[in-house]
Amino acid sequence: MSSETTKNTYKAITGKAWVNHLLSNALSDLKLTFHLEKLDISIPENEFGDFSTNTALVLAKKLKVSPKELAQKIIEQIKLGGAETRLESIEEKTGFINFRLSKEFLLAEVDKILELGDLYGASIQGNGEKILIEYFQPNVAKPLHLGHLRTAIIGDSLFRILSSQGFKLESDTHLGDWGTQFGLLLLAYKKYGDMSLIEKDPINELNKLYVKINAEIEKDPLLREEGKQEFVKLEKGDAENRKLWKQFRDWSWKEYEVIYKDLEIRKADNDWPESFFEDKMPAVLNELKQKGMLKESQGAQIVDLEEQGLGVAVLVKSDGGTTYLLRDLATYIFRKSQGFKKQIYVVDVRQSHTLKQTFAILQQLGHIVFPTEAVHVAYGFLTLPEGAMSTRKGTVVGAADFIKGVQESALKIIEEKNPSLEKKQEVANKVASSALKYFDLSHNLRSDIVFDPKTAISFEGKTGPYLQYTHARIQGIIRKNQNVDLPELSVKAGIKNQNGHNVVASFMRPDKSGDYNINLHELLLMRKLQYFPEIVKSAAENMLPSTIANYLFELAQSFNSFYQEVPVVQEENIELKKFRLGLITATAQVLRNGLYLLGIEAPEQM
RNA sequence: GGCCUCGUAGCUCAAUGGAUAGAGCAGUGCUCUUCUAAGGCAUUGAUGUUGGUUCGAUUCCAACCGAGGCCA
Repeated sequence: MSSETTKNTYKAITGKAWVNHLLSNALSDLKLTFHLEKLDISIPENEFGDFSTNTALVLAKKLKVSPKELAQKIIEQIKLGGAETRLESIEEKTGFINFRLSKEFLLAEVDKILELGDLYGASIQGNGEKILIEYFQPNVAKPLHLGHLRTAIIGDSLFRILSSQGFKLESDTHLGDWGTQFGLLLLAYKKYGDMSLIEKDPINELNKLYVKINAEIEKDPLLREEGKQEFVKLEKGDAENRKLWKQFRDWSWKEYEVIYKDLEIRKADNDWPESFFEDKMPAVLNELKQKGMLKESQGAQIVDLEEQGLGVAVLVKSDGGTTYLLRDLATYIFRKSQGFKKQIYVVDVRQSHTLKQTFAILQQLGHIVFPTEAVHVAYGFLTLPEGAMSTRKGTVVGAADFIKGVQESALKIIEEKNPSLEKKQEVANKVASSALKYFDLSHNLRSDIVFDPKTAISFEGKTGPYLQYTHARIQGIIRKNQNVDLPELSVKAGIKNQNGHNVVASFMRPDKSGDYNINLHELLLMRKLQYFPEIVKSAAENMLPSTIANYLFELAQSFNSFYQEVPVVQEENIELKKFRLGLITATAQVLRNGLYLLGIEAPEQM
């Protein structure tokens, strides 16, 4: 095998896939595969190895043999196969089998990162399958608060992660722009609205009107009927109401634009708001009727899901009003007709029950065949240190104002630490956005989180700005070396010289002791880097952006230790210097790729 | 009342049956004539309670205690 072929083979496969391959072969040679449901290969503490498997422990139980002996047997079999060249060692410890990748493998991986660039970590596994992801569902004429940011941030990241794995994603906002509340708002506007005030601060003023009308209804319940009539007029296409409604929508979009821009959220590919589904609901009711699923109960039209332990799903209330659930059914059916094989709902955990009902009905109707076709990404509820946000207690934190505050403190820090920086405000906004996003995404999304503004906008420790800072530090070193007279220095610095020879390989010739001349910091950094593709894959499979967020933090830590101890600019051995430049360029690349998947931009300087 | 989450260090969180339960913040002590100190190094500190299943449990099961949510 020529060295070029060897390199290409290295490129084709991740460390984990290689370990998996060795292990499966050995198990099948030993005729043990049959006893195992799944092969579990995990990432252990670094001291044990790069990968580890509990296979011997699991099998030993079934075969009633000693785990240690079985582990030894498996290791021998792997060695017999003679294909463990990419490994430095395979060892048994307390029944686990630990794998350590060879330095050649790690070096080739650095090479691969530099060669693939932005594509490192991407895969074509998804095979272009069309997926719809719904996130950031604001309600027209209602101010956005912190809670709204979670769905936007998480949804945006999942969009990027799944796209990177070869799925064809499209997003939908599913804007809340329909329903009786608009009748009430129209009424309030006509009774108390002051256009000169509203034009200055549309959303907050409209919200005040909405609060006011609800208070008035407490005193005079007849007003509610009047409001309903306004909505009926809107539904029937009344020119004035229609115009106002459109105006409310436009004003709201303006506020959303600010959020999209400040947080660098992708704009939705589709805008299929609730109003869009108004005329699609009767067909759903008909379908349910024809299949005998629709029942009358106390004047309401319901689907009985008691058998599945999901209670009763109300579709049309006794007053004739339709429910969100009915609208959600119409929405799913419509989107499916647009060719989406899967629909992902990024909606907070409080809607679990309703969504379970929705999916159950769709399943009975035959619109969902496999449960994986409709997924609820249920993220935890956000509370403040003093408790849940409450309009009544006045503890609601407005999204736009909050973001502005974070941007201001980021700018202040830049003024202090890097006064000569160009485009300070632009960088400050990126830092602010990363602080907010990383805070959200580094938490396991299933758990409720306490949003302590002090922690959430911190720029120190395990934060987005720490990761950006690490990236900016690397860029600083690379810039300094561009000024140094190194004509062959390119993106692939340290990897190939102008003759196309592999400089790393020559530098990495074993020294007299037979070992490769790589120090511990470099080694730890390389070991961390090679995990990235597997990390992204697992984040996509489990739909957990936190997997990537936590990995990037560890990577940044590895780099910062390296940075502290290992000189690059001052290194006199030119080959060594090039190798280190290659290594840190690869590190910056992986940081950038990972941050991109979280929706975070990495500035060159900060 | 029925159903669903969740209880890990002073605080905010990791750990989707594995090895010595990891981090960050806060605290303490070092570290800027040296590639950005938004950094690095060291150090104090935890699985709500009681049982069970398992070679192995923060993770699975049961009961209890406590917090939150959804549905009438």
